[in-house]
Amino acid sequence: MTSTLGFAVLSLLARRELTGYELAQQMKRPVGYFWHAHHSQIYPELARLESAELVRHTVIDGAGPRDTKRYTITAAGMEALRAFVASDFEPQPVRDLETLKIWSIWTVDPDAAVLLVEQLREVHRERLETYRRELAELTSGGTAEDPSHPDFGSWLTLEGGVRNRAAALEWCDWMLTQLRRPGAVTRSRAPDRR
Amino acid sequence: MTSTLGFAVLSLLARRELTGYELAQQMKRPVGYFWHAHHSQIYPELARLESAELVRHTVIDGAGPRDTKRYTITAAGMEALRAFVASDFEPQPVRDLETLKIWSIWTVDPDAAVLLVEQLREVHRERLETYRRELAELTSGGTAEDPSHPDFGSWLTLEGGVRNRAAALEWCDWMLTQLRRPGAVTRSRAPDRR
DNA sequence: AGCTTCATGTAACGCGTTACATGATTAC
DNA sequence: GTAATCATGTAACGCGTTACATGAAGCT
Repeated sequence: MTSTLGFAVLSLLARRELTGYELAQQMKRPVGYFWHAHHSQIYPELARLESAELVRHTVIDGAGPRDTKRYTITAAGMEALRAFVASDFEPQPVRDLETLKIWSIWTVDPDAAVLLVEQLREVHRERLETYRRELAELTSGGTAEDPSHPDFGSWLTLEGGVRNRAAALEWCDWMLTQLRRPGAVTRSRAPDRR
Repeated sequence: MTSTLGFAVLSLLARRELTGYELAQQMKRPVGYFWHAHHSQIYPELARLESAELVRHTVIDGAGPRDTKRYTITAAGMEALRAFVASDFEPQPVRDLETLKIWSIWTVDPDAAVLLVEQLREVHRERLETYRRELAELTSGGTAEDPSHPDFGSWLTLEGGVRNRAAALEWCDWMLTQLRRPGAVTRSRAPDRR
């Protein structure tokens, strides 16, 4: 009944109360690493969740031309989130542009291919660094190892992110060795060895 | 101008001619590992690509009530695909339900948490096996190491898939040790030690 | 006789993106 | 003064999902 966006919102509100604006900001960092949404989606979604009594709001002081609303998750909302987390995995449809590009890398010349992989490598490298920084910050708190603390979820997620990006980096390096392998540059199409 | 779906279709047609029906089938395996689309999207997309002269069709014999059409990529289509592959990476919006669930794992009891991770582990394990099988099949051909051959793209992609899933499997095992760690089961909420 | 595969298309609906709209306060 | 931040909302549009539609050939 509740949409996936609804669960993303509940996941955030389960950790602490937030305004719609703050929710939209959180969708950039750190939640943005695995979930993204615009404010134009969030405000109507909050209204839907409220009519289903999964969240509740109180009006607080704020700078905007309209009332600033602070949202809290209800007991029913917490229960809905728990049920969602415990529910069976249904494979999600994937649409991965990066892999699509690599899959079609044979269509471009070797220089462009190297550039492509180097760009990809840089994206993964930067993200790996970010995750490592956040992980160090998180584990210094001491709350991460308590399985009933929100930080436990952040810990597992960040650790997964680090492992994932480290593997991706190694993959990029491996691809670069394949692209630079002697003989790889000389292509069947380019008869420049005569 | 061309949509991401359009490039996914071109990626397939660059490898060989296909009917719309075959394209929809390919979106399950192997392309379905990183791209997914329904036939109801594909048929209109083919029409759009054709009006942009990136693909072309000829009518062939077929079993359906309408004409069966075999689509071929044009030179312009190949050029558009090449330009797309060589274009800069723009970070795609992510929506990862699996990570969202792990991020909220602290909301459920330890048994449910272990079950969740075990399910996730199984998904990754199965996918890893599939990738390994396909990789073995592919590398036995001898064409995979030629950077201008379509199999080169498949090779890099599958290798990435294997590395990615192997890392994910290890991550799941690590999470299970964290969840089964002595002290992890005894939670602050459950005062059963008195 | 009924299910699956081949083979293409349209239609309704929902989710996601981009743009429009408002207006106060703080920083440069 | 002008831009950014805070703070909420609506509207138009496009992409993706689900369902409807048609009909032959082959399998159980």
